[in-house]
Amino acid sequence: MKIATWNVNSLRVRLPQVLDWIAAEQPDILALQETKLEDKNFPVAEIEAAGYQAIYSGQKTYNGVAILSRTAAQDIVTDIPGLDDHQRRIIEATYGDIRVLNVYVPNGEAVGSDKYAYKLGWLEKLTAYVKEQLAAHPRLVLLGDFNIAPEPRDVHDPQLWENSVLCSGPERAAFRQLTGLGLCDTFRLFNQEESQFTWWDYRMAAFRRNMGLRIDHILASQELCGATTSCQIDKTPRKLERPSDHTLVIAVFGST
DNA sequence: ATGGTGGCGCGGCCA
Repeated sequence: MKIATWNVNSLRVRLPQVLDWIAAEQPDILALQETKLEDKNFPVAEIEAAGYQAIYSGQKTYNGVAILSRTAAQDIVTDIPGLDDHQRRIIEATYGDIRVLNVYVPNGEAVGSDKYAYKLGWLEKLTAYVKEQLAAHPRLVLLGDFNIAPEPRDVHDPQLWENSVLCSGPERAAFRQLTGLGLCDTFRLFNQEESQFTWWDYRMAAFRRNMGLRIDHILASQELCGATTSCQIDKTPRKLERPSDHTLVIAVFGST
């Protein structure tokens, strides 16, 4: 089972890149964030012509998540129970015997801002929900744009970013709360290097200078953790003309 | 350098 995540920063703009990528890589599942599309405008025909099915929860201008898949989605959820949130940030479904939860965690803007408080509250609700989901679904993948660089080695300049949004203590503590439920960071099962990033600011030629952060993640439940055969960052789409500011993470899970 | 770039949508917000 090959599962990938990609914050596309507008599916309307990035659709040709998405179609090219799935044709080349043939994933079983591709989780998308920041589709920025209302559901009535989702490019269903193009996705189906490529041999994929789609589920989606979108809104105009901001946010929006989707999952493309080879097989049909079952038991679809688009809201965290008990969280009254009009922002479209989660979509979850079962594919075969794997539960997939795709998240677009709030950015948080700046430490101490209203959006930062919203982010921490949102993560608390997510964590409680993931705990429930893990109990019900031992084979769970939680993936997406977490907007958190878990450790200093996930940041191009840890001192510059220290205590900034995406790197602050409370955000990293929230990430540890999630992994503490029994989820592994699949990328770190295989790669312990510094300077392995998934997002680079559009400004200041950040990609060319590799000034990035690792904020997109694929977390797996203990049962799947042992079945993970690879997890890699695919930087090729970030090199294209008119790229998203994020690139893909791809994990492969074998049978257990 | 308190900027810079990109998406949405056409002014200002968000990342």
